[in-house]
Amino acid sequence: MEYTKDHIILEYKRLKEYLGKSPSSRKFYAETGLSLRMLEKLYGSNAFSKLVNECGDVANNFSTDKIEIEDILLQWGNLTRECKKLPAIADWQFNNCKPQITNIKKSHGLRWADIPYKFLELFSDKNEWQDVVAIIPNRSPNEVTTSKNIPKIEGLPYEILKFIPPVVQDLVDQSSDKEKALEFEKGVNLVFQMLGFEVTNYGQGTGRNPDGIAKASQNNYAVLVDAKSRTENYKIGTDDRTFIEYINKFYEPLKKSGFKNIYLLIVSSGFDLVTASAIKNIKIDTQVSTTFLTSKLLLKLLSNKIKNPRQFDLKLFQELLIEDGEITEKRIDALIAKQNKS
DNA sequence: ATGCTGGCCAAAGTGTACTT
DNA sequence: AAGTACACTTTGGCCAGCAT
Repeated sequence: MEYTKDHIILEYKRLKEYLGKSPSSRKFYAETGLSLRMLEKLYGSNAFSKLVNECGDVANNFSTDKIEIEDILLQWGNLTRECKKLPAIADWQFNNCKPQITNIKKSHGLRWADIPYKFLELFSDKNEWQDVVAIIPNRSPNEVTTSKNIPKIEGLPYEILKFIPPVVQDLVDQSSDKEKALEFEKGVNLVFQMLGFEVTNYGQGTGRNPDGIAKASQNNYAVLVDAKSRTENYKIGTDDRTFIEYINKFYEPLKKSGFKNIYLLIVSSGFDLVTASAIKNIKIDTQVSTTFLTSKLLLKLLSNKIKNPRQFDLKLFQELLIEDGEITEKRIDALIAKQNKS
């Protein structure tokens, strides 16, 4: 059906009267059954705005161009100069500065509290802005730390947390959630890589294998690593058979390529009192020691490795693996102390 | 070819939860 | 109470993709 401009203008005015105010375009299309394409035939681009203007109203205008960060900072600088102190959000609003704070966050990823420091980044060397620069206080160390949003892990203080890389920050979480088994395996392998091991990934989809093999070629030992994500503490149960299978499969090839010692390490969120018989079975069948390590303590080790990369010694790490059973926090702390002393 | 839908963009504005 | 951060909704313009 063909419409004329007159017909459309009539529809617009009718709807406006009915609503008691100028309709939005969406409302207009919905109420009149007219379509944008139809309007475009008569008006071309920006059809609805042109229609609104023709009817004597002022068309809404949404600026489509993103406001550059420099523009925002210049407005902020002028505002600060005027206020003679750091402006509040309300000052920004009151002075009609643009865009709104929420949109600065959205389009530039900048929080209100961070704007002064972005300003410093770009304008601190400009003579004409020195009065504003003087108003901006130094960043308090507290603020810097809270803005980084480091997830909290129970039992690990901030001093340790801050050295843990974001890719493995969720490791403890993953270790206690069976749904995240795959991420956990990958994370554990990644941590061993960061500790300085040469890691081969196996894990899910590669048949009967441990999740990874961490090799310390320099020190002639290799660790078969198995990551178990469990909500409850991990129980070895009848898994000893599977572990023996793993070991038998990899023992000879590893020996042949020069690894004198081979260990089995199980990483999980926590452990039930480890059943001695299972460990004994593994030992009898394979001569390999089995140790258990929580994801939390693994991260603690990693944190220290990243903090003092040169002190970390894979030879000292080997000492943890010799004795069967769960590796306690005490022993980890002792290892860290020993490393940092040397 | 034409029409329709849903989604994206950059913005304004509103409401709410949190901190100081 | 004031200040702050952020999620959510609505707005016009625009476009890709699908159906007719």
